[in-house]
Amino acid sequence: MNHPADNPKRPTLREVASAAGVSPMTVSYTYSQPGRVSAEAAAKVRAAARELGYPGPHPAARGLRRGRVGTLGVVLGERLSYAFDDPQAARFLAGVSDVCAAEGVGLTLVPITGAGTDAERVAQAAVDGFVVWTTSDDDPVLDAVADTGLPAVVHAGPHRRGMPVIGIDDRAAAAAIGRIAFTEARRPLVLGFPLDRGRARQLLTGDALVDATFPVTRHRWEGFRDAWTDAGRPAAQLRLAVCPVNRSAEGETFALELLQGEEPPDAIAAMSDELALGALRAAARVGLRVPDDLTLTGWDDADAAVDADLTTLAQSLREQGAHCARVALGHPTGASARHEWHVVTRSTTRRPQ
Amino acid sequence: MNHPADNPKRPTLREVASAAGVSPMTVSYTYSQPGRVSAEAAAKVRAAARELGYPGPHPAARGLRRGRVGTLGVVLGERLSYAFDDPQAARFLAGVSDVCAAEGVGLTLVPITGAGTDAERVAQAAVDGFVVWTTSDDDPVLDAVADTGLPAVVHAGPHRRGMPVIGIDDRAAAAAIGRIAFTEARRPLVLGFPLDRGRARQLLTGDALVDATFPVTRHRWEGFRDAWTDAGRPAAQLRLAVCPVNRSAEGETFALELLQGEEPPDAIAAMSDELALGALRAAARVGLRVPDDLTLTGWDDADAAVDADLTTLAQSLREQGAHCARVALGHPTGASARHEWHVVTRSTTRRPQ
DNA sequence: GCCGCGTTGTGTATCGATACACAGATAGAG
DNA sequence: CTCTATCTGTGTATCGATACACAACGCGGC
Repeated sequence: MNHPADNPKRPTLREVASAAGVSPMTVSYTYSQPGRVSAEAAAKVRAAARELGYPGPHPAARGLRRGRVGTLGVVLGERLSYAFDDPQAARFLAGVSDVCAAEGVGLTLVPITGAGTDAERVAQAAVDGFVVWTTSDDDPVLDAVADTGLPAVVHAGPHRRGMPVIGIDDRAAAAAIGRIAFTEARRPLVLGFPLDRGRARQLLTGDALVDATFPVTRHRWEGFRDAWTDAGRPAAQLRLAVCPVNRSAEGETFALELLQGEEPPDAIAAMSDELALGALRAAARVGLRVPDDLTLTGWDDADAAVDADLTTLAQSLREQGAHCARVALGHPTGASARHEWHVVTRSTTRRPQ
Repeated sequence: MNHPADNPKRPTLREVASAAGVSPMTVSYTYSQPGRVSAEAAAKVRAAARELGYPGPHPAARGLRRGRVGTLGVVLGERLSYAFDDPQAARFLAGVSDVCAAEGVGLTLVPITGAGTDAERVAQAAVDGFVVWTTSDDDPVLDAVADTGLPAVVHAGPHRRGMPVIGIDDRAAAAAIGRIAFTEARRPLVLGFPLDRGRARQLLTGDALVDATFPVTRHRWEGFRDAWTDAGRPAAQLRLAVCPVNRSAEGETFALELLQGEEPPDAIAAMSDELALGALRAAARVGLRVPDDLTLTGWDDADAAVDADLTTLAQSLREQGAHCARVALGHPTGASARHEWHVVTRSTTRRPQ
């Protein structure tokens, strides 16, 4: 009459109950509240379950009745494999997964593709809460998440009603490291993330209207520009090289092109360590000395930044991920939504005079 | 009377139906088979849904009734954040997620911690199939996966009834690259993965009984040993340095220790590019020339191996991940279970005479 | 001997949705 | 004008489990 795709038919709790000679509730309690049943009843149930090959309560049925499924949803606002391609996302997700493991909940990556069906996929995800990795202001997935009514957190932005934002003050941080990166600079460059979902590769100048819908890109750019203009320099001198994806090869290519161009930058502030390390390789290829000919800063203080002795902005994406997970799981947390950051000065920038 | 933790109460399909003045089935069809309802009925339903803030069918309820939830489970047999810490696992998972995105299914990482509750967590995961990342022969979660009766695939091993194994022929591959790595070697070393779940750091010699429960470690070790003994050399000369985790820092530390020790190796075959690159750094610190003083091989042909011009064994973990995902999702697939591999000879080994 | 309490087993009523079969309406065919 | 085929809406019967309330039982206290 109907045929849910369970082949061969999986035994049910009720069948275990009658095989064990107890009521269904006794079986249920054996799995969910072992203290609630006597030792001998539990033994009978376990034996019958083993006999029938009963793997335990059906997750979907349990989830329906209990109202939670024991899984945290993560939305990346990007194609799914982004999670494993972008080192920043990976660090963040490591923090999310730390908490999930500790709480014993699964971590579901929602399959975003950029197609129109993404909202449906969010709505159909069987999860207890959502963590949204920083995305664009106009990402329709954000509304889909909000519509579920589940607890949800956004990392770094954008803001939405009912969804706390967890991250650092990107603008202030960018201004702080920008001041160091651009000391004595004459042709400063920001090596940055995409402006919007279009992810176009482009080169902009500071006086152009930079209309980034990715809040992280926008805030960091504004901070870098603050650093430059607060020093009394004209905004038009500052350029922004937009890399479509956050990979060192991307940074290397773009940096190389500019370093070999008409007005080679003498200071590069990157929005990630990956882009900065790419620029570092480009500098080496061109034969530039760092920091003498070119100063360079990264962002995140990843392991690779330590190895390369890169001046960078230290933040812990892992901690932010953990924090997001705790909040999305409804965990009471006293910690503030604004995380710490600080500038780590190493050998790719000059000592202040 | 009962209170599933849905606060505030989420509207149900039935409520939408009565608000729209249609039957529940019409609403259901509107979401699951839009072609099944007339345009005007669909419009009424959509309007009522928007009015009430109905986010679409409840995933757990739908999953229960339909018999599938639209999610693929991934078991790592390791603490959860391993997925984002180990580059090999990340490459594999990128392939898994490629397929999940294309199929529109979610990707759930099952929270394994090593504690005794792991089997329960597998049983309680609301998924339609499992992909198991290579683990130890005695890993109890393998049985838990098998018990669910869901389609399941194991990457690289171990074998279990009903669960196909997808990967390469590790022993043959190791023998092939081992022959290159150990050409003219006198003190060969294998820089390898843990033997078992204990993940002890240790140094073994080839004549000792190496009792590895991780099949990948075992097979590759056997292959490297084949390469050495087939050349007529005594097994006792070959050593195995076991690194607890697959990180370059780990390989660097262990390699440095040995290179500065009594019998410094003059050929190192590593089980991953990460470990090999660590050893490369160690060699540089000791002042050894590669390949003149030390030959070195990696495994995977990751981006970093290309950059470092490292001789390595090329395989595509990403493709293997994709293949695993397709099979676990019940997709018919003609591809064989044995994937391709080949040796890529670069500058860290000597040209054959 | 009665009462209150803790332990343990069970019946009932859902959780929210969908597969299926059936019925009325509409339309085209002969 | 009748008959069959297509389109569209609805009622029924589950999917598999759990929250809750209640009942049976044993036991110590007075």
